[in-house]
Order: sequence, then structure tokens, then C-alpha cells
Amino acid sequence: MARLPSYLRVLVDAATDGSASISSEHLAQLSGNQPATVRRDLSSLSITGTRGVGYDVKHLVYQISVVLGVNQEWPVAIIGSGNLGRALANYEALSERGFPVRVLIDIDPELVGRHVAGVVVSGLDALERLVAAEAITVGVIATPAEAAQDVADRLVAAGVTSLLNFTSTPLTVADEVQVRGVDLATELQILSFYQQRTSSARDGVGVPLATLRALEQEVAG
Amino acid sequence: MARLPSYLRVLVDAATDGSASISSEHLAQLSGNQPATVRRDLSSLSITGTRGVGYDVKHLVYQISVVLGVNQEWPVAIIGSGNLGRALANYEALSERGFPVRVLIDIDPELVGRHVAGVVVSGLDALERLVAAEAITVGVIATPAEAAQDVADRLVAAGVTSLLNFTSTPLTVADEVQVRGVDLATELQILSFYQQRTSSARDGVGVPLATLRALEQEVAG
DNA sequence: TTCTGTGAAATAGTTCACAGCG
DNA sequence: CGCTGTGAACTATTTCACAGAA
Repeated sequence: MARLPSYLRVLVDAATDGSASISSEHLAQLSGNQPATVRRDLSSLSITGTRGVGYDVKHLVYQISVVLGVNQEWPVAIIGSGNLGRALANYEALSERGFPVRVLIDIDPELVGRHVAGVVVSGLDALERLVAAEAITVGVIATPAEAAQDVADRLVAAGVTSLLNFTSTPLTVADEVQVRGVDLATELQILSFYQQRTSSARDGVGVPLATLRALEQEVAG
Repeated sequence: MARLPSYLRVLVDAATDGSASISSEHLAQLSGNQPATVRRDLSSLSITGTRGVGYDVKHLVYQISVVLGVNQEWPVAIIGSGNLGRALANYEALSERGFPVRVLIDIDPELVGRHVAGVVVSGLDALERLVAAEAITVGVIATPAEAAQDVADRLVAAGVTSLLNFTSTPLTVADEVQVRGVDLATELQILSFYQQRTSSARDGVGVPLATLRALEQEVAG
């Protein structure tokens, strides 16, 4: 359930502020949902509150973190140590939230041997060995799109069961492997789609791209 | 519609391969959907194919790109030029797909004046001026979480109508502003949630985090 | 005959609204 | 009282299944 992380975030804040309990209405407001949705979500996880009072904040944090598996560490391997890969390795929020980056891999001999955020960049052939040695179950693919499927195959063969794909390629993997794609251009395309609907043509903005313009000609003609 | 970018990607490949037409079944397969879903999506955009044949690839690319607004350029401003911000600025896939990074901003005087991917990093006080000068409509927030809401407010006040938020803070903005959040830790949490369900305890993996362990004690006791 | 376009059925997800507990 | 927990209603989304165009 994709709303759970947002509940957890709000609840950790509330716990830090010292609140002992929180109502479904309050939690809904802070996490941007409807009260009924929050109650339904929690009750479907058999998490129960106290009528007339609300939910116990600490208890709730604990329960949700168990459901999410956030009470464990999930060591991460990042394949591709270009700009994006290195940025991710340096991104403290990951290790703070239980996803320490233990393996960094790149195909470029220039990069191999360098230290990034306390981890040595290794060559591509070390992939299988390191995944096993560090008991990696989460792989982050930050390679060029062309390499993504190969890397995914190797990670899965090595025992990785969750992939985060920063590539625009859709990956084909075994059914039991979980994949989430974070394609930044796709995110921006979705934004611009809605923006178009809303602000019907702030004029002056927007220059047709060459390629698409050509297509436009062709289709029109 | 969040599936459109994936159709577009597949279709551009198909166009490059020289296919003239594509069936809903083929498109569905390549983009990971059901044929009926594809047909329903397209027909709801009043995009029509040829019975017994399929859809005209070029025509389809053009139509979808118009719907998505991908036939325009949407200049982007990135606020926060730390690791993540700089990685994004260097990420060619953005400008290639119509989202050129025209403005880079950071509060750190050390960074101001540096060149990243051909753009000079400016100070925070230049935000409003640059957003106006470059006709920016898409803002990318890559600051620390604490600063996110402030930055969002300033961007919106300056006329930005789409925000991509890399922070874990949920942003409060006017209704007409579109926001999408890409929180990497959240993505990973969702992955680990499913992973838990699937691989019921590959043992040895997973060390409870200190904080949550304390809570566990407290809740259990 | 092949593959679209779409009513109708099925499924999923959300919200209402209220009985009932603390 | 105030708030949870949940049937029931509602809304949205997906899929089936087939008539009919090319």
C-alpha cells in the first residue's frame, strides 16, 4: 500500500513532537488523505485504535514499520556510478532510512577504485561476488538505458529480488522480482500533461522540438 | 494518464525500427499492459486505428506527443545544487526529452558562480528574476527537506505551475499547481514491503534498526 | 479473417454514514 | 460526547466479449 510510507513519515514527526495519540482525521490531514481512507487502511492491516481517542502514535509507528519491513536494513547495490549513481550514493536519506549503499559498480576503469561516500567503486565483473558477499537484495540501476536489461538479468541471477530502475527501459524480469521505475523524464511528461490541461496556453512558452515538428509535417501532409 | 509516456517510448522505438503500424496487442505487450486497456486509452483520446490492421505508428506518436505536451520544450529550474541537483543538471535524458535545465540555484555561496552542465549556479535571491526571465514553468526541488515548502512557495509565487519534489516533505500548494513527489526512500520502502510478502524471510538478511528496536521494546513492554 | 471500438460485466478503490465502544 | 470500525453506496478502472469495419 503506497500510502503507508506517508503515514509513517507523519507519525515519526508526531512521535518526535511528543504526541501520544493521533486521530484518523489529523493523520489524514497531515498525509493528504481522507479520514475514512486512513481508518480503512489501518483496519485492513488489523491495526486498531481507541474509540473516542484515536491511535497510539508509538504503537502505530511500530506496526507500520513492521508491515513495511522498515525495521530491517536492506543493503543496496548501485550499478552505474555516473552522475546519478554517485549522487544516490551520497544521498544520506537512503542510509538514514535503512537502505545503506554497500556496493557501487561501474564499467568505466577510470572510476573503478575511487571512493564514493565511503564505498569503493568496483568493476562490473565483481557484481555477482559482491551481491552475494554483502547479502544485497535491492539493486539500483543507474546505467545508460542500453545496459539496463543486462544488468537487471545479472542482478536477478545473483539473487537480488527488488530493483529500482532509473532508466527509461521497461525491464523484463521473473515474476517474483519487484521492480519500480523512476524515470525522471516520464515524471516531467506527466506534469506537463496536467499543466497543459490547467493553464490553457500561457503563450510564448514552448518551442516545438525538431523531431516532432518533422513528424507533424509528415502527418499533416 | 500515466501510461501514455510508456506508450510513447515504445512507439518511438517502433518508428525507428521502421514499423508502419502496430496492433493494440503488440503495443500492450511492449509496454506491459492489456490490449483492451490500450484500445480503451487510445479511444478515450479519440485516437483511432484501422480495423484489421492496427494503429499507424507515426500518427500515434504525433497524437500522443501532442496530448502529453511533449512537442514543446518546458524549461526547468533546479533549486538546490547539491549532489542530487547537480546530477539532475548533468542528466542528458532531461534535455533530450524536452526539459532543458535553464536555471540552477543554491543557497551556498561556495557553489554560486560555478558552472554545471553549461549553466551558472545562482543565489537564492535570484530565483524570482530567473524564473521570469527564462519563462520557467517546471521547478525541481532538490533542497534539504526543511527548505522545500519555502522554495515551493517562492516558485509558485513566481509563476511556476509544476513541481517535482525530491524531498520527503509533502508540499502544500495552490490547487492549480501540479506536484509530483519522487522520494527515493519511499520507493525503496514500497519495494521492501513487497519483497517481504514474496520472499518470506531469506534468513540472515536484515538487522533491526536501533531506533525502531527501542520502540519495539517500549510497545512490547 | 484480423483487429478495432465499445457496451456490459467485473473488479478495485474510495467515501458515506452511522452503530457502538470508551 | 468523540472517535473508531465497517456495511453499504458510490466512483473509477480494468477486462471481457463480440459486433462490425477494412
